[in-house]
Amino acid sequence: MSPVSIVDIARLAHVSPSTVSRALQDHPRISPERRAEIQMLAERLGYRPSQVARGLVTGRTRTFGVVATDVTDPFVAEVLKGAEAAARESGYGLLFAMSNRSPVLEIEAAEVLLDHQVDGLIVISSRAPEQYGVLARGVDRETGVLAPLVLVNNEHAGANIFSVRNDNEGGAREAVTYLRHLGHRRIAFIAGPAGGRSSGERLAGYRQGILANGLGPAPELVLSGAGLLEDGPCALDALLGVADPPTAVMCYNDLAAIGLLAAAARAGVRVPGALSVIGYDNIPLSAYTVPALTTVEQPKAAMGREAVTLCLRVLCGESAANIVLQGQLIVRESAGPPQLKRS
Amino acid sequence: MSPVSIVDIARLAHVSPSTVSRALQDHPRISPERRAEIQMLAERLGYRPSQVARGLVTGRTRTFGVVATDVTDPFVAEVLKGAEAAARESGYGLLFAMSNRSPVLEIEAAEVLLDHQVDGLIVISSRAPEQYGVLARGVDRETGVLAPLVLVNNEHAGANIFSVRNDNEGGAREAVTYLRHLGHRRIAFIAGPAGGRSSGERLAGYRQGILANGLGPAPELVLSGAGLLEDGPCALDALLGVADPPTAVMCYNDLAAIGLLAAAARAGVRVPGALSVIGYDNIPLSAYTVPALTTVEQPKAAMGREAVTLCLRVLCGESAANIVLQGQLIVRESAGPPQLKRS
DNA sequence: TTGTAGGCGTTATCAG
DNA sequence: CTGATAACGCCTACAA
Repeated sequence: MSPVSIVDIARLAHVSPSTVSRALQDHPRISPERRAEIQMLAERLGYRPSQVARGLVTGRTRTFGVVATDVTDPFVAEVLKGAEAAARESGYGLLFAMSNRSPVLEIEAAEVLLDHQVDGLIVISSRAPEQYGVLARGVDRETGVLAPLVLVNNEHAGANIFSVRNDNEGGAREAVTYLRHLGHRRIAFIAGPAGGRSSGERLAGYRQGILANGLGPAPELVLSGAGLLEDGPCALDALLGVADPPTAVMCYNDLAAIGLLAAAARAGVRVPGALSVIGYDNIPLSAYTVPALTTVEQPKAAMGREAVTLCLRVLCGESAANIVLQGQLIVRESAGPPQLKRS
Repeated sequence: MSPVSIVDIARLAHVSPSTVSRALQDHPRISPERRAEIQMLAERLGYRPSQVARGLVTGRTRTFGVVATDVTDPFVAEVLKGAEAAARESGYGLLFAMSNRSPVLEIEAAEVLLDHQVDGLIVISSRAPEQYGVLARGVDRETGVLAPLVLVNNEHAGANIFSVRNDNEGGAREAVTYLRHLGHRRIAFIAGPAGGRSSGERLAGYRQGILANGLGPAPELVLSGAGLLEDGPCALDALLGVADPPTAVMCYNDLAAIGLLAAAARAGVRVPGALSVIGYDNIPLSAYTVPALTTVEQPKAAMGREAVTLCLRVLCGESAANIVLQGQLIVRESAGPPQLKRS
């Protein structure tokens, strides 16, 4: 009934616990017959090694911590999915915590995960990257290697701190350029959460795109937002209130874009006829809106995978470097040529 | 540099490690001054107890395992969010794994989590509930209490197995009744994943609703699906292909309904004019579709919270019982009276 | 009130 | 190749 341990097996096999331990981990110095015998016995008894006990002695828990702003955000969910898959393929588990977009909760969550001695920490869309420098913990006794920290969608210089990012500036620039080629001259931008780094980068990309395409900067066309569905209605009001209103909007992410689509439909603003809309992320839902959303793809699952791969590399003592993945414009239906105003 | 342990503190405070241990956990039998002194010292040194070491001796890791089909499903994400919040409030962490809807992977994932000695296991939308009977592991040495298993959105009889469910039959019945009152007589149903229990229950509720409202069963109106966005286009084709086509459809979940909405828009089928659509779950996005989706609310976050609360109760030796939460019809725009056919 | 000793399940370092 | 033995960091009788 009670879980079978290595000593139970040892007793039954008439060997010492250490022999069992070796047999189970395919240690070289053990006779093949013994090994086979013990492995078979272990299987028969349904033996499962205690990760906790193992973790105590080895200093590795075969576990990565993941802290994210909110799983409910499809972008986050996709990254998490990729990370989970990669982790499991390598025999790792994922200890998960949420910050609800609060920097304080984020750090708290990270501390808790570190208390559980995760072998690495992955933070998706960190709101407090600067704080991690001090927080470096979890030294491996033997190698002296810290638990690596991987920032997804953010960046911070520091020992043992890595990042997996998307080329936000490039993506945003490409979107603006696309709109310009479609014929738009008044292009608005709905910004993302104030604290986030990707917000700043996408805004920068938008601005670069505006300038590069020979358009004058128009501060009144940059609206604040939070990267949520709820941004939509509010943003639409603001957009329509501007003198010489925009004919196109690029949104911080798909969620805001979808919110905007809904608000536009409600207000009788035709998309893309009267207003072109572009999102960012290419979440699965963006292909199922009406009209289907034109957006900038971000390789979400790949970012999750890369994050755990980075952790793994660091733990193996291999070289590791920050990763920047490219986005790609996905043309669908929500952006089109600006329509001539009927006088 | 290396993490400070209880003996480091003991040395500095000129006391024994056990005294430190007691001071840190507010043990009654210790002098207040010592306790204060030690706690202060611990704080100053930045001491953090090793959950791993503690777990090894106490048999409790302050961790619950969660295995879900796919975080990318908004329903799952919401449940997970509720669970995470409740867990953290109680000082627990969540070890997370995904099954990708595969029964085999689900059980594997559960085993892995159990290897990490989670104090309880929460399975969201299990596809293999029968398998858990055998799998009962993780006996607490002192109390002899097994790690409880909580099935969210499923059910299975067994010692230490509990469930948190939604009244799927009731919810589906209510939706059908609503459609009937709107005037519909030909009401279709797009089913969910074949293996899932909620699929069966919602289908049953649909059938009950059909009968209770004086409509004859029409097997040709029950379509298969998987609870995904991709169900939409396919289902629409099937729907339109039926002789005497339905004027309303109830979908297994919001995802399928949203897919259907998109397909309908593409095909020029007006909703709700030509076809009324009702979903299930009330995911955040359902309020932002065009038209906004009428759906059956499921208290997702509450289900997650209840799941960890159940685990906690069992661990405390308190009484625990299965939980059934009620749904509620959320009337929005995607369902309306059937429109008269223009000859 | 405090210290001592034993142990949780494994791995790792020694001798044999 | 195998078997004692000592950790890993913490908790908890039991003894003082």
